[in-house]
Amino acid sequence: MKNKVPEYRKIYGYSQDKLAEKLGVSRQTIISIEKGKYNPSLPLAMIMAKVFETNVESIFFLEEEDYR
Amino acid sequence: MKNKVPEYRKIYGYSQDKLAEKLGVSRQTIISIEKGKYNPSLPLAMIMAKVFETNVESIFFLEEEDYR
DNA sequence: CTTTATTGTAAAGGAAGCTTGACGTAAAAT
DNA sequence: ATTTTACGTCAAGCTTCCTTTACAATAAAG
Repeated sequence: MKNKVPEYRKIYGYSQDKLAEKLGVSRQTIISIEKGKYNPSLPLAMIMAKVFETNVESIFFLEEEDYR
Repeated sequence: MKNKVPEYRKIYGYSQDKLAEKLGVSRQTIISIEKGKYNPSLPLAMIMAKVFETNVESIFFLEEEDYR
């Protein structure tokens, strides 16, 4: 699954640290999500969408590998 | 987190079993999500939205408890 | 040059998502 | 009356998400 978290984060001028704080998660979580190490939980993805004033599908993108 | 999975599922005339098959997960997973036992993963939520021809935010709804 | 800010890696452990299998109940179909 | 369909519970076990802690690299700022 690809994502545009870094792009949205930069638009809002947030560091990974600040975004983590805003979302109530650790900085590691942000790094891992941005790097594609794993996907955020659904609530975290939805809170992100809210913070970035958009919807989940504008930030996260399904790929082949996501279908089983 | 609340959801309208049962509503969408019935609109499409799917049993839990058939929906599970369409999504590539077990029936238990559908039951647990519908009953609010736990949240789907982000990719599963997005695949659901696709199957139901809508977006994630129309099926799943953040609540107070989702913010930490 | 030293400090500070930002991004990154690694690893261990806890919490949440998902699977499989077995079993129970109720309603509809034959 | 028996079978089938649909929904549900419980439990064990694996995988994925997320946390914390510690350490490293780079670049910009003082």
